[in-house]
Amino acid sequence: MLTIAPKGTKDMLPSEAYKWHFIEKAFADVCQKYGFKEIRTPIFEHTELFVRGVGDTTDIVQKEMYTWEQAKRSLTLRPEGTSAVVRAIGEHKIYADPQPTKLYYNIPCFRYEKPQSGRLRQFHQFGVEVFGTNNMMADAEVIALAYDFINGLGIKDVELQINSIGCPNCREAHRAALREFLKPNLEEFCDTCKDRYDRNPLRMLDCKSPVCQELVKGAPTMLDYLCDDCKTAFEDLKSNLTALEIEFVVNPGIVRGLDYYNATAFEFVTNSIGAQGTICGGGRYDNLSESIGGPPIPGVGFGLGKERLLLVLEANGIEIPNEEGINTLVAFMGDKPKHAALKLVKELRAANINVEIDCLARNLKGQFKYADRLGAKNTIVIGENELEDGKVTIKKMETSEQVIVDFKLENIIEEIRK
RNA sequence: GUGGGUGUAGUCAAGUGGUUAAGACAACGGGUUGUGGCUCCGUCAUGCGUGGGUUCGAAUCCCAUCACCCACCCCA
Repeated sequence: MLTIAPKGTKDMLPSEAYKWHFIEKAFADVCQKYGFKEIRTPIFEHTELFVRGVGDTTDIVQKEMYTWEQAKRSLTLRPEGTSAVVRAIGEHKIYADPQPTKLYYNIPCFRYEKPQSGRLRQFHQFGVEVFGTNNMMADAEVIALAYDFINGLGIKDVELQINSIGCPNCREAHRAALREFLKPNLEEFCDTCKDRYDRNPLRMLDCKSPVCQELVKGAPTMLDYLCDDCKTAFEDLKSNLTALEIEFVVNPGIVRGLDYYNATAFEFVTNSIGAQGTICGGGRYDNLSESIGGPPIPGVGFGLGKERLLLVLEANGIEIPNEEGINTLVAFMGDKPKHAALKLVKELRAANINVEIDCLARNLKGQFKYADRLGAKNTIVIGENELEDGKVTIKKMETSEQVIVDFKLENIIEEIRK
């Protein structure tokens, strides 16, 4: 038990680490191109931040948070990124900087859920947020950034789906109309949908049960109930995306599960990685800051799951280049050569060359085999003979060609850099 | 929380009640003391997720338990 990591967590081993480095760099690069700066907030926050931000009726708050009491405070490991960022920009009055404020982050999040493919209890996400405007240009930029990032990695089978979930006013009107429509046939729906009827009837629209799908046909969609402002905004967003040549489909079934969202909702979805196909999800949250007691600050952003992204990359057969390996192994025979080898290794490393030495002190054959396994381009041999002659033997591993050069650092460096 | 699947070495596995638990890859050692990728030899589970039980005998049957995977719900 103690020898196994807790359920829903994963060790990131060296054989995977280079992939994470790669996507992290790619994401940071795209963000920089779009003018986003990184923000890092604490891994835990006051519980109340999430209760009021994410919403006290959501599954996340009701049953998925890691919460504990300490010194009469209730603290919670962040289950998502946006609330804390909103808290931070209010706290530090960043809204006084030139607007908009464009931020990105790369964080672990924690939710107590039953793990499955593409879902862990500690998971990792990228996110971006744009604050200080409710202009749909910001929404378009946020979507464009995600689109660029995903496409830039070579992913083909991901679809952008967008929707508008309106403002609190038009959403209420739609809910009422929806319940009105569904009520006559309520008994025929599946059990989950019966639950959804009260909690969130919108969810009934994308139930997977064929029976429900049939019953739901012709139901009033949110888009039919948007108020004039919301309707204009949604049209504005679509025209912006079109201008950016970003392909999208309107999916009225997209409903954000966090209470703070309004207006724009979008997801990047794939069906190549199992049931949890949303690799990126986001939207607008103009009332979040106020609902946590901060100043009014409109915002829009997304979260992008890194584990899911890596699953998609694998499903798409996209190979992530491994990081630069070892250039040279310095092999030695005997005690005096060992010390000479250690010193040479140190000097080569100081010259910024990736060098290894065999700490198992195997025989020469073993050291060559080790060099081979490491993928070293060169093996340098230092034995008693070389020390006496003031030379070293350098073998090019690919061609098996061997040269003997004077035991001088610059000669050696010149040879192994060839 | 509810379902389904799977647990034999670092990895992939054979084995379905009877003597010392195949095999492959990896790892490590070596093939007469200085050269890798090929080849050859050797080492590597008193142990079959864990605990009980049935039996003369259990990796194999029964019960319990744990872990992992997948799906529902929900979300990244």
